[in-house]
Amino acid sequence: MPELPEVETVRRRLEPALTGRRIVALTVADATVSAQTGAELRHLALGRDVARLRRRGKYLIVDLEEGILVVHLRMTGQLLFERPPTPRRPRFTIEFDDGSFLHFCDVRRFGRLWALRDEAELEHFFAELGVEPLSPGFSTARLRALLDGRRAPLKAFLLDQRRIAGVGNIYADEALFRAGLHPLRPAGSVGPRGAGRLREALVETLELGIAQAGTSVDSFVDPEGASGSFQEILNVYQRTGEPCRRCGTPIQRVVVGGRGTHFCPRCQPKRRMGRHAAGAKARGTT
DNA sequence: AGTGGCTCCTGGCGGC
DNA sequence: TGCCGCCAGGAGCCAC
Repeated sequence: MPELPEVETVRRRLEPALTGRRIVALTVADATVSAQTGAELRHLALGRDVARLRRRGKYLIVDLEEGILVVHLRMTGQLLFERPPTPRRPRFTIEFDDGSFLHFCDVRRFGRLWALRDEAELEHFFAELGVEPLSPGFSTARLRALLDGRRAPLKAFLLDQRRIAGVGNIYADEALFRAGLHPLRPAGSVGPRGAGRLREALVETLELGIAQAGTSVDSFVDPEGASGSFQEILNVYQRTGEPCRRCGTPIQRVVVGGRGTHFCPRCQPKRRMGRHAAGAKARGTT
């Protein structure tokens, strides 16, 4: 499922291919892909050059010289560039002036496309979206403020795009493992040190995901059809019953907010113990 | 207000 | 061997 690292991978692959190219056709084969009609989308996009590609959370932003296209891949969305023949019937296709194509394929049909007029509309579009975790604004102080008072489990907190933008099920589980925090722990119970560890874990996990070109456990491929490799180094996600890579304890699975959640019960204790208490317990002296 | 639960959608897989 | 039913999950919506 495309999360921040997968969308960033798509952005990086697509940017050099699309920048400077003019949109000469836009075909919508599945009307449910957008609240706007094909005619409305074409009115905004046709004849416009691609200026640059940006990302915000899990959204891909295609800036035209005038107007903005926004794409969300949701569960199974794939943006495929110049891959004839098209593997599956695309939900929409954009043709460029040099004869190249960008196809949006999406088996589960959750993905969405929006056409916006300008930056002001984009700002409004993202009004409810939380902090960008790989931006300088994502400080420990900021995270602490977001965690403060929340009774929701950490896992649910991380999946809430209004707090932090771009974290999905895979990277939430992996970041919590890296931070040594239990997914069911109330978000507001995490202290300053825990918040520091969580911030660092989130940044490291997401950056590692980008370095590995994403996770291909489901259907994720980049615009050239290539898989990512983060799935090869997952610590907990979809490793239920397998030994923890750090301590050997079998990975457990629970459901939090309807989402499969994977963790190591030993590396991610429900209550964080102090160094002294942890040492005493390990020696059997408590 | 904040939080949890339901819904969409379809390929894949478990079970009989 | 074949088929049926259930599951996964991002985010919007609704209810408490």
